[in-house]
Amino acid sequence: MSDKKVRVRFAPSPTGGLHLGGVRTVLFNYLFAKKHKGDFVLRIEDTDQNRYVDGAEQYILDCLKWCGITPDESPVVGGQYAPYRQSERKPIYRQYAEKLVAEGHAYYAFDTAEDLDKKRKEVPNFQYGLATRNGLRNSLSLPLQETEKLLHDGTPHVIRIKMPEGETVNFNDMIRGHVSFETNQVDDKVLLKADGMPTYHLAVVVDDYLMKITHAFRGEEWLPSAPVHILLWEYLGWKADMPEWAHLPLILKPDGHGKLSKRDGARLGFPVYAMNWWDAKTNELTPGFRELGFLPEAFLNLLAMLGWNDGTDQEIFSLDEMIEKFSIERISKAGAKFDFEKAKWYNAEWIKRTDAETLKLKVWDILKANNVIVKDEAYLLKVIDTIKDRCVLLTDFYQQAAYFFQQPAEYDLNAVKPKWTDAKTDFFTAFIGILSSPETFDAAELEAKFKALAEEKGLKAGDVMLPFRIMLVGGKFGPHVFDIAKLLGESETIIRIEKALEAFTA
RNA sequence: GGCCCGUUCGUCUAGGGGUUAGGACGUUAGAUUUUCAUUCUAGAAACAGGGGUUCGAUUCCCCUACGGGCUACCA
Repeated sequence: MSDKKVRVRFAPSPTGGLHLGGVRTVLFNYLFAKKHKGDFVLRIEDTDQNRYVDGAEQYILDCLKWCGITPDESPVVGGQYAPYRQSERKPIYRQYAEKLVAEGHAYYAFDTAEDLDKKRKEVPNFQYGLATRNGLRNSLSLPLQETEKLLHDGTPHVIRIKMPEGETVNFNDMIRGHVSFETNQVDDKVLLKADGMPTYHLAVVVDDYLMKITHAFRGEEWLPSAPVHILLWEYLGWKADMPEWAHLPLILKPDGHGKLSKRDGARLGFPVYAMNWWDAKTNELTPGFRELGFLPEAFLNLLAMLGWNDGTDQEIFSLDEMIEKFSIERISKAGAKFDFEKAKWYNAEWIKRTDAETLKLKVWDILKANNVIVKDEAYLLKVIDTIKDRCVLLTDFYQQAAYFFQQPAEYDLNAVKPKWTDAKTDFFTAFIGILSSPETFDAAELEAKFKALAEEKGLKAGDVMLPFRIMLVGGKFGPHVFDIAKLLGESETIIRIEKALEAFTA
């Protein structure tokens, strides 16, 4: 690697929520930058005014924040290469496109979108390029005077790159190694649109150059247009500063074919976006990992493992650990099918490994959202510690924790009522006596007393254990029942037994 | 169709000229937990096919097949 300071960018276009693959691209960019003590730049590629969606940029910012990834330069924090929104850089691009025209590497094209649509329908496999450009309306095919007149009259036009004839574009991809393309196979891409905005092809090259980007990570879907970009770097005279390319493997649908899309999430029942995305136009909510109950640490971890590993059996990595161990050589070439089951496993692991103090606020929010009021923080911490190993998603904390804060709204009566006897009522009445005694017992002692009492009353402990749980919890779930009783406290336990007894014997 | 990229258990992957091809998720069976989950133990499960090269290929090369991407004045 050269001695230049590493600078990478994540360049999303603000057209909606951020997709899994997008976040993974951010992550790999960020890991690489931080690994090499470089800069991570966020650049907004909003050159398509038709696809621009309000709120999408803020969403991207929020998403990075949730993930704990802080850009060194961005539209909001600025930086020495500002502005970082391509729409605000519009005046920059034209001169480069004109320079390319002047030097014979690009040309003006006057064909309308309708003309070309028609052409594509008529001619199978139509491409605007070497074989066809002479028969179309552009500064290559038209007489000079006519081109000048059209330009002078302000006729709408685009600028297209003129792909050279019979050349091979070679380059080295950090992930794929040597890749080459025949220029005859690549069409004359539009560089500057009729509205004066650059297309991605021009903008990415100009901005990467101006922003001194040293390594360019992007999805594999960009590989076919790489020769256009490489030629542009060359034609603009910047070849020596061209970043190294890394085309990341795609994240694929779990079942069928193709890359993962928003639709797959809805179809298969798992999120595809990082966070909830609400589309104001369609009034449609696309669910996100965050709201479903994923920890950002788990989310990043599972994304990283989709296409990267450190060469050992380790699967759980913190962000810092990933920065330390990251290397491009260990990114796989093939696309990875997304597996939601494994994704959940990562989250469960992260919940287990995260201490109650760190989980506190998030659990608090989830309980609050479900109208469970937490008054005692120390108590909440104890509750979290006793239940976190049984939670896969943060949202599971609601079911697992609610009964610690409020009496069961209803009981699983089918599990107790059919087998209820007066002896059981008698047992629990006596057990209330034990709980009421001035002496207090820990969970194990309480269990011993409970069992001894059962025997004394001629009952099997198992016959009263489940009813006891249902009295406290409402259903057949939760941690050890005596731990629950201890956490609830003697008086609350007594209240719940009495209340439940009424329901069971009614 | 054309061009480009890819191919190890169902999935994510490790490995690499000679291995009992390893791990994880999921799955199956069992143990623990007088709930459920956790946890633990064990099991089933893979080198796409065909040619080379080689004493020996899953590993290197070629072809085929299959999968994926691109083929917009979208990114």
